[in-house]
Amino acid sequence: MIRVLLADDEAMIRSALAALLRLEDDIEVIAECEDGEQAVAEALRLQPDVCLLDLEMPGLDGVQVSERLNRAIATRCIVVTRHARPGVLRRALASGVAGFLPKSRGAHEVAAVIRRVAAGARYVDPEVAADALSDERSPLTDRELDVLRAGRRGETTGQIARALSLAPGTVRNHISVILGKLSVGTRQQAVLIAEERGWI
Amino acid sequence: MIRVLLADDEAMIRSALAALLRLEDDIEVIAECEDGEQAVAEALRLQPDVCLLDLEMPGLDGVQVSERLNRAIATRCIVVTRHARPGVLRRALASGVAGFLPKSRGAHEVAAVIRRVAAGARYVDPEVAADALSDERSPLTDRELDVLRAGRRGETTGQIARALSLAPGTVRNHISVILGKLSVGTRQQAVLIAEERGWI
DNA sequence: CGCCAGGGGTGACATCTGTCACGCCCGTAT
DNA sequence: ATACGGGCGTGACAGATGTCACCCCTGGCG
Repeated sequence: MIRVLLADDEAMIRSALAALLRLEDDIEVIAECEDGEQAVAEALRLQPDVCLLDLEMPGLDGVQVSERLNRAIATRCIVVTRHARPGVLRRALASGVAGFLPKSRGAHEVAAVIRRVAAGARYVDPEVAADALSDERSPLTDRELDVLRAGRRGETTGQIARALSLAPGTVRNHISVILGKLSVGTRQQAVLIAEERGWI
Repeated sequence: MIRVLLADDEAMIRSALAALLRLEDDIEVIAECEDGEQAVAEALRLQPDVCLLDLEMPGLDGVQVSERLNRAIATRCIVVTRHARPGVLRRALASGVAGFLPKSRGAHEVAAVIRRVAAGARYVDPEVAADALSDERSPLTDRELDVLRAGRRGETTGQIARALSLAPGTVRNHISVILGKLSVGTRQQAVLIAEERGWI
C-alpha cells in the first residue's frame, strides 16, 4: 500500500485527485493539505511514502516543501504545476524532487507516476524534459534575479534597495543591465519575461 | 440523464472531473474541451443540457462562451473559476450564466450544482455572493480602466497613449487619478490591485 | 602574479513619471 | 439654462528612473 500525502491550494482539484486515487487499490491518501506549511507539518507527522505537491501554493511552494522534507524524512516528492517551464524544472530537480508532472497531463497518469516514484524511480515529464534540454538558461546573474524578484510587484527603486540592503544607485545599475540583457524598456516587462521563462 | 459538456484548459482537472462525474449515474459527460472555441463548437453540435466552463481559458473565456451559447441554443452554463471575485461574478451573471462556482469548493459539490442547474435553478456560491453584496465596485471610470488595461504589461506612457489614441499627458493624468483612488504609488501596483479585484 | 567577471558603490545627466492647476467640450440631471 | 461630472488636453515642475563612466573589492584562473 502506497501512503500518499496530497497538497494543493485549490480544493476542487485536490479533492478530485484524492477521490480518484482512492479508487486505486494500492494507493492510500492519508492527508490532504491546502498550503505548504500544513504539508510539511503533516508529512513530518505521518511519514508518507509519496508527497504529491502543487507548485503554486501560498506560503511555501511545492519545491520549498520538498526541500524541507528531504532534509528531514525519507519521503519522495512529486511536484505538479500548471506552468511547466524549464527553469522551474531545474529548480525542482536541484532541490531533490523525485517526480515532475505538468497539469497539462491527464489525471489518470498521476497514479502511474506515484507508483513509479514509490518504486524508487525518478519521473520527469518527457515533454518538459525535452524543453529543458534545449536549454534557455537565464542570462541574468543571481544578484540581478534578486533585484528582479524584489521588484516584481511594482516596488520603487528605494523599496527594492531597502529590501536588499543596497544603495539605490546599485539597484538602478542592476536594473539597467537587466533591461539591456532582455532588451526591454521597463522593469515590469523584464519581470513579465522572467516570470514567463521561470527564472523567478 | 443530464448531458454535460466540460471545458477547462488544464487537462489534469478536466479529466479528473470527467472521471468523477462519470461515476454519477444520472450524469453523462458528452464532451471534454480544452479551450473556448472548441467548447462553443462542440456545444452547438451536441446541444448539451449543461456546460461546465472554466473561466480562465485561452481564446474565449468561460463567460464569453456562455454569452455565445445563450444566444444560440438552450443550454445552461456553469462557470468555474479559481479567482472568484465579485467583479467576475457580476460579469458572469450579466452574461446569463446559470451557475457560478469557485475552485475552492470541493469536487463533490460539482455534481450537486449540475443537478440543480439542470433542474432550472440558478446557483451562485454563497460565499462569493456575500462578497458581491458587500459591493466593492470599482471606483475607477471606464476610461481609467482602459488606461490600466492598456498598461498592464509595463507599457510606457507613450505606448499606452498610442494604443488609445490619446495624448501622453492625458494618460499621465488618468494614471495619476487612478493612483490616488487606489492609494498606491506606481502603475504596476495599481494593475495588480485591479487584477486581484477582477476589475480588468 | 596579473587578469577579469561579478558584486557593490558614486556622481552626473537625460528622460520618464506623477502631480497640479488650468481650460475645453460634451451629455445629462436639475 | 445651468451646473456638474467625465473625457481630453496643455504646461510646468519635482522626483523617480534609466544610462553611463568610473571607482573599489573579491575570488577564481591561466
